[in-house]
Amino acid sequence: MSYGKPCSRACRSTHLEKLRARNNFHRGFHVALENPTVKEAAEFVRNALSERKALIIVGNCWVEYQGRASSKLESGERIIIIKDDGSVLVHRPAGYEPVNWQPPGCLFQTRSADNVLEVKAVRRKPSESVRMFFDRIYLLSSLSLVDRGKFSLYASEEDMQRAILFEPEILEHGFKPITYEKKVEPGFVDIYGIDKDGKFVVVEIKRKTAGRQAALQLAKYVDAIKAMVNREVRGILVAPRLAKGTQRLLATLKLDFKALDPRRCSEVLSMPETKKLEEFFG
Amino acid sequence: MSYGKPCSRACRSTHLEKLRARNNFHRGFHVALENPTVKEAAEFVRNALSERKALIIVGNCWVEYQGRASSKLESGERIIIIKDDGSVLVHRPAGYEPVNWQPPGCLFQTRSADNVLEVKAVRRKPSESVRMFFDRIYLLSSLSLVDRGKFSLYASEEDMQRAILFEPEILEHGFKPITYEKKVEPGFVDIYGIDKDGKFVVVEIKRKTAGRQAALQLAKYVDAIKAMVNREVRGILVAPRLAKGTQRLLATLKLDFKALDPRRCSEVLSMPETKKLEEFFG
DNA sequence: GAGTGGATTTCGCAT
DNA sequence: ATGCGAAGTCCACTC
Repeated sequence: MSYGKPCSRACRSTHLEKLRARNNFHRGFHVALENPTVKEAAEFVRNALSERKALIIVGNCWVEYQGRASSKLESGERIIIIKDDGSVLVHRPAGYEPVNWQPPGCLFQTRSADNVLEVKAVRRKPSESVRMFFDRIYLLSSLSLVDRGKFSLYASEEDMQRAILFEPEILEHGFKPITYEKKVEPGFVDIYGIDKDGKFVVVEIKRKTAGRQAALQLAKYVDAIKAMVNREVRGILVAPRLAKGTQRLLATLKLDFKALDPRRCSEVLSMPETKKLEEFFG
Repeated sequence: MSYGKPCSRACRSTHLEKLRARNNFHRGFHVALENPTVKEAAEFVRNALSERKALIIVGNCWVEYQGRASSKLESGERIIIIKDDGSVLVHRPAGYEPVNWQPPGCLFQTRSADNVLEVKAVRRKPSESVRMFFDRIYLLSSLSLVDRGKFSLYASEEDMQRAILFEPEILEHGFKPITYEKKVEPGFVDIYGIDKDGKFVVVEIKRKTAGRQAALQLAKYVDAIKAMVNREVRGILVAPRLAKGTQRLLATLKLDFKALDPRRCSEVLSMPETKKLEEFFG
């Protein structure tokens, strides 16, 4: 699978042909190459990029970035992914985040000289470039990935909002929503409604532990609405739970709290009647 | 390179031995496998995880996440990276961000049944898990990456601050810094000093285009200092450039602007005398 | 261990 | 295009 020695330019395409023929790849056109020479790698990368394929490069490299900031990454072994949408990821062997990257939409340029392969990814707006220099390559893979699978994230803040709009009882008995995403002075009120006693209610939703900031935000909204309607206005903070110390702050600000598990909201939204909501509020 | 048929448990380790022997991997222990069966993949992944190696899996999979939120990703071809620090990335063929992931520190569990390989990554605090199910695997790679390369990011906001403290002339002729990160009412003043005429100066630094918010923030600081010292106070906004419309706002607020390229700051900080600054201000 | 702020944040949505 | 808010944000630093 790995080439022992570099070959002349004439035989390279033949090599690739053989390579492809030898491998019974499933449906796509997935090709891999281990321990290529720099020249072989250059050819491989150039082909992959021109054919708009996804590319995995594992090797020893150094990286320079110039753009919104500038950075320099010294020599080391990393995993690089170049996707066919023109995004780039440089991953060190540790950490969730890429050390260098480029968002989708890059144009690529490759060069090789003195046994070093350079891959340059450039984008405009903002103008920035990542240059990767390889002197050893362990693994190359060119991939045509097909992915039409749907991705669903449950119980986001938006889902919690919709759950309350659809089933206001989960917030509080007798609550009736009026509007949502209502624009007021400081921003957007998540839900605005009336409680069982006819008092105005402002609802602020957090999908995770709510803290100081959420409480203060809600207080601002309550004040803004209060100034508009010139009546008493209640504020209810909705979240799975409160951060330490937030309860006392809520008391000081005279705001209420309603614990609500995001999963409960997912359940509500999974009910078939949910579609009615879409008709109403969509 | 790829196995034609699954083999009995007895011969598996032998297969891996051969595989390793056949490949003259550079320094590390990089191993790759193309189009393995699910059983072969299970063995390979189990080994890689138990040996604390980094792992690349390219294949058709579906993914479930349960934790702070919950998500479901339907079947499709993706690139998965599992690093030896216990972080996980699931990358679709497009987009900069992983569709699913797990930060460092996960524990792993693998199972295979009915020609499906399951890899489960669990972490505590917060308690969450990602489960990946593979029914076709195109590429597997087990890697021992060595990366001691230093990463340097130039011209962060802090660097710009230090550059001005070290070489105040780059801000303005005759400027003398007094303190930095000075605590005042609304937050922290980046730099506080005196200009060539003896007037007090508040400096607000932005490492990128400064806009409305930066100007207003600076104005707050100026007012706060003014109230304290009961004297005239100048405000200077330092940034590579201004957002559209910010110049007029600055004029209205009677604030000054100084364009300063982050790269220029990097240059100043790269001077050997910079270390003196660390002694003074560190 | 929890809280706070920054990021080459990215991403999405509304203006 | 631009600007603002949210994110399973992550991460580093402080208390």
